[in-house]
Amino acid sequence: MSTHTSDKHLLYKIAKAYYQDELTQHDIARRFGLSRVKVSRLLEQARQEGIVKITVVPPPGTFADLERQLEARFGLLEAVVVAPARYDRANVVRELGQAAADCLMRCLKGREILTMSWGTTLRATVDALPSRNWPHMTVVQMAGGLGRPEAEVYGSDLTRRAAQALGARSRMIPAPGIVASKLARDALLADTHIAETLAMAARADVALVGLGALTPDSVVLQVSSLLTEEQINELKALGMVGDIALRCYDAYGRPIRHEVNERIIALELEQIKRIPRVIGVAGGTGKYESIRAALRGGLINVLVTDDRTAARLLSEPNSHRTER
Amino acid sequence: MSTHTSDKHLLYKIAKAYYQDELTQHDIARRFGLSRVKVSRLLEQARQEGIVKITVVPPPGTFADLERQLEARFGLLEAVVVAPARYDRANVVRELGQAAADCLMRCLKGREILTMSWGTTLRATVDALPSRNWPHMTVVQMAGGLGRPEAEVYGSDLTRRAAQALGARSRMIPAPGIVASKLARDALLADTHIAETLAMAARADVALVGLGALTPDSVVLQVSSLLTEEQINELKALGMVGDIALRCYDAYGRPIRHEVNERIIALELEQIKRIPRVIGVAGGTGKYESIRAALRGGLINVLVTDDRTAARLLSEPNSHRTER
DNA sequence: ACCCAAAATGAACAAATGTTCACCCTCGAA
DNA sequence: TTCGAGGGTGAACATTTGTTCATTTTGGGT
Repeated sequence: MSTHTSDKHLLYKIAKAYYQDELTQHDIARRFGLSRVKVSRLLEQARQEGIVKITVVPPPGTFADLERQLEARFGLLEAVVVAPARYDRANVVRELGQAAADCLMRCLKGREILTMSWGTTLRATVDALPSRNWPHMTVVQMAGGLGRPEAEVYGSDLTRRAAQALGARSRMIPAPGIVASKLARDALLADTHIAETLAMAARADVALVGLGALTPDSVVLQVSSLLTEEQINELKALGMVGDIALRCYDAYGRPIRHEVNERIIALELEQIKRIPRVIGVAGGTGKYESIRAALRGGLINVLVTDDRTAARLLSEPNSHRTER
Repeated sequence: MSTHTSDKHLLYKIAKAYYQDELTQHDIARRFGLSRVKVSRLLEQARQEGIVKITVVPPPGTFADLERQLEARFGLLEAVVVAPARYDRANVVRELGQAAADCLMRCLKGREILTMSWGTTLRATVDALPSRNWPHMTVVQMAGGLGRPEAEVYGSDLTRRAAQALGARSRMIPAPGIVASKLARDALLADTHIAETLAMAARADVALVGLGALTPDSVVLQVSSLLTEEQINELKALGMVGDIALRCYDAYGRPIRHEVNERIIALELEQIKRIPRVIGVAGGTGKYESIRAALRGGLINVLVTDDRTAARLLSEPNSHRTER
């Protein structure tokens, strides 16, 4: 087993020829009178024995390693961590939006179906979208809106603007996200256009979602006209820590069974999970529990967040392995 | 053209995934939502930009870089440089022999034709050969011998012993290397066995040769019984600096045209040149000119020598590029 | 000498990687 | 707006690399 000097010597010569001179293994074999397979094995050995060292230099001012740890820990396709200049909500949201837009654009080619929910973070994302001309792309709304006043943030508007920026077709849900009764919901779902839109969202290639949390400014909590104080407390009692597109989940990212679900017009969590790429964008104070839950439950497979939240997620001693 | 930070960031992530996590480019593409081709190109870029650094660590106590320079400068398939413990002729020769044997064994598989000349250095090489059992190999003598007295070094003996060590068949030339007249030479060449042996040597896969020089102990010079003082002076006047298998060459490795060639029984330089792998072994004081010439003329394509001679060969400002 | 277990080998196959080329953006000028 | 140059893109192809497995070789024990 102990390797003689002259062995190392040969390993060195071959490694040098391969990695520096960029000869092919075939050429090296010919020159040194070895078989190509043997050269392959010797190179393998050279790497093993540390004769060949490959270093990847981390670019400064970046959180690539944090990202890698998140990816590994939560089984993500990708994690993107940004370092906001300041940690006030407005700035964090803006920077998250920029990063999410970059990340999204990188994986779009111009022919896929993108479905998205809405919220302040996604608004920032849409604001950061560059302009494209992708007539073969479709942007589909994932959840009903929340009425007039906040239409710019909580309705079809984001979907429309995203589609416009990308030069894509759009598909909106002309209905509220939460209605008064199951009956009303069923009536709306009977509408061909709405049903088809949801069906299309369900087979999207990419989803872009914000992760709601139980902060005072939470969307879900604010819809007091349709959700009573009592119902909100029931949801909390059932372990709710956050929502994606109005669908509430518990600390393990499991859907919460509650009557309110029957009054919601949006993709279900299970449907979202089935989308190949679900980009979750969330960060700043108060989002931690919700993000952790979404990661645990495998509700998203790409996460865009800030460095503090990222560090906090990794400080957890041992989180459940995701199921994705 | 100027590379933005976030570009480098992506390069880093991908390089890390490829070189550290050993994911395939295909997997990386899938994860990051890129095409495989793009990943390939990004990795290329990462190497270019120095984000990926590949170092090959030189094993200590070795002359790998000297070897590489020799290879590059003289267009060799391989150079082997040894550092003799002491520089007395006996020791240099012993160490050269060891190295040559290693180098030879490395490129033999057991089914080829090996042709060899003779001399003190080759004797050391044969002494260092390990024992094998290669019935499909043939060892062929390349040049006639030099008579009784020094038979052990200057005749068929080396070929026989090499074949024996390797368990190979052997093919000897039962004739002197230099005869008295062209007539005598022609008569010997008419012998079927001798002719066939030379023909076989000519199509050998590997040749093992010593490089003769004009040192006082030179073989060629010592054959005074057949070479007159005058003839030797003629050869020198024609520029002779050394010989391979009794075939003399000038400072550029070109064969010397002289009557003595017609009285020699050995492969010609042109024939030797055509052998795919010609391992030249020589080193120590006095061999420099001869080695340089053989290299210049492309007479050999593998060189085994000592570190001092190697350094001297490289100190030459600008030698002719070899023709091989 | 002979035999055997363990390691090494390379041919054939499978996978991964690199390259080419036709096409499609994007952007800037008319 | 149209046009065209220049750069980027990925499908298809070519090359390179890795792996498996039947066979050979080696080294050590009789």
